[in-house]
Amino acid sequence: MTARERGSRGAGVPSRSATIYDVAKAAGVATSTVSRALTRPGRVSAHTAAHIRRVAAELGYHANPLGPGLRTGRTSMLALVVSDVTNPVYTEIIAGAQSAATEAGYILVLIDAQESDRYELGGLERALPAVEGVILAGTRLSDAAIGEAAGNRPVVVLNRDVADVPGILLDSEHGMRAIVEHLSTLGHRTLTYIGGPQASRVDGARWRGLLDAARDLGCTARRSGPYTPTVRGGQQAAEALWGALPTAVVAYNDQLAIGFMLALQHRGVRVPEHVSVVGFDNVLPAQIVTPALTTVGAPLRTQGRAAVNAVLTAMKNPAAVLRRPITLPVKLVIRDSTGPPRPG
Amino acid sequence: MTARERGSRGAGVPSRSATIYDVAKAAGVATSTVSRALTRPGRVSAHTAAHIRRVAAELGYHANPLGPGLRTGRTSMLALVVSDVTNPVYTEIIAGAQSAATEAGYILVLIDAQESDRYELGGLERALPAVEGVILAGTRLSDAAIGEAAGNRPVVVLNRDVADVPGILLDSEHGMRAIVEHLSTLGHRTLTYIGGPQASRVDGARWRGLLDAARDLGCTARRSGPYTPTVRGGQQAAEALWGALPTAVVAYNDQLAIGFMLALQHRGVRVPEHVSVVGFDNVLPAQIVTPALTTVGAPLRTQGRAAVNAVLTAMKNPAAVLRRPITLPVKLVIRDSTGPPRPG
DNA sequence: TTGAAAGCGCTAACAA
DNA sequence: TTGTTAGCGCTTTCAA
Repeated sequence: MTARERGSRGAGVPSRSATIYDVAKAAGVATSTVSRALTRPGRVSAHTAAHIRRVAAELGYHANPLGPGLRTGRTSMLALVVSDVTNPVYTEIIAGAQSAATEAGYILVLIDAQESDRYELGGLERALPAVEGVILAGTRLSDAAIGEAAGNRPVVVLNRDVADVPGILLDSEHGMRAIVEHLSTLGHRTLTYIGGPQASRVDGARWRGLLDAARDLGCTARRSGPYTPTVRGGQQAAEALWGALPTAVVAYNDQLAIGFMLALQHRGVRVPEHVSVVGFDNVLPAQIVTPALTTVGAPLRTQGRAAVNAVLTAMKNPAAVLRRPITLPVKLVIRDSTGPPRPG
Repeated sequence: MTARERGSRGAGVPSRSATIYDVAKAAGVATSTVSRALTRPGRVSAHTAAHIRRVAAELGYHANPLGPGLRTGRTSMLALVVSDVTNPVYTEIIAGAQSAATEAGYILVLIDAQESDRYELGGLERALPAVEGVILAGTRLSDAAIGEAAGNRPVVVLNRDVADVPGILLDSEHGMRAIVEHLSTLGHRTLTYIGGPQASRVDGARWRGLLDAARDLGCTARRSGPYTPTVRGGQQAAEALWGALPTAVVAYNDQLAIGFMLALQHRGVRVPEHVSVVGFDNVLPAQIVTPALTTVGAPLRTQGRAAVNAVLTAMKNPAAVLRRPITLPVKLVIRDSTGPPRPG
């Protein structure tokens, strides 16, 4: 039995949606005509096209993206790799990517690395043949591995600068500079950085930005860490620094800052009277913690959208892949966790 | 040129991963033998199988899930529908579902409804032909629409009871009862419920649970709302109730409770001294807000995992689809936002 | 403007 | 144990 002839399915096979054959049969035309009517309306007579559309709607027909996918590589699917779905930063990026993908008629395949290289690589390898492009938002992959994937499919990487792979960065440098200026204006002279994950490029960029700005403004910067970038990690940082608390602390991200602040308060240290604390990212918890956290706001949704648009562009025109990474601006959000250092 | 003959691809076509033909050619066997060696090792001589595996590894071959998908409906993909990726509740469910799916060799397609029926239905329709099963975690679809989808593919729905569709519920009823018992023991006699989204079944279940428990324990329950289940919505609730604040408030979820609490504190009302506040879900922000929020902890990751396992089961054996929904237990987490009412 | 037919990567049925 | 072949849903030639 060929597909063209089949009326219904065999026993064990789950019932399927209407196929293009069903529509063609019901409309009394060839499948190619249905295909044309639905994808290139100009190439079919207005009358036939209207008829086919009506029949298709009646049957609840939706083109199976896997069909053309096999033939042309067009599956209408994009892979989005994050290192932890639970992290509000990725959550915002996912939201932005989702809406851009939906608008462009694409479906998002989510790969959560669960902070494990093995999971990340495994997931990516399995998804790769099925997707038209890949967005690496938060990856632990080596530059070599990324380059390899990029040879296979259009790839866009977030917050990391890999040779020949289009990147979308946040202006961590300016963010850090704004933080240092703010703290320096308040009167702080020594800053301690609470570092994020060891292997993270973002952490490197932020620390370097802090260091440079501190130098330019005549401040001293110290570094503590690495810590896992969670509330728990921030609490550990507080324990580590307990002996000699600085007057101002800048954390790799909001979660670390919040954990640090909470641990301090738990021990009777007041923020910002005794210690000023600054985060990075401006996720929701930064607004609801007491005192509200001074932090750097990143256009995370925009970044997600930009990533999707960049892969889509690269897919359409592989030659026009952007060589220079796009850098998105960030903005200091001053709240209540920073203030002048205690005199004396 | 057939696939069997091709050496390299045409110009415009993006380079692809190695296909089964490449492996077969390189190994000097038929494609079916490659397929067998990789999927049913028992059916191929040990020697040939080892050879094929070696060649496949060399070429970096990974089976394209779309191929068999076309033929057998096996695409190794599951669809996960959420109403808002940004909501920490869904974030946890996604994380649980992701890990279970990965373990089972499945890839997750994420559909973010962005709180819009149109987006949800559109996304689902486009994804449906490509996936083997569907998990509806947070849906605005009508029972009829869900039933229709379920006729097409195995579907599991979370936190909602749809006839003939396997469901995974949280024990909202017991959660609410635990809350009312807690508040009643503290001495509260009148409780105000801050309601979530109008159409939400979960909201209905929680309100009913509260009502029943209140009746049993001799308390009076009032309802305010609906509100959008966000921090902002909680602030609006505080404005609405400002004239006549109750001694105890139970919110549909943590976000509402937090917004409510923040707005109260902003106006000089103290929690829990003046008003006790209780949330639901126990998401991260509930721990970091001051005072830390008393709430009901739900096994969200477990729920995500259970959902994946349920679709997988339904896929394997369509006849054994569970008719009775699974109900997962919840647990009251007492923190600092609840206390005895002010005497007088 | 429409139809016929080939073929995308893969597996299952059948043959050897 | 292995090879041959048909066909999944769809689009894209090529022909009419």
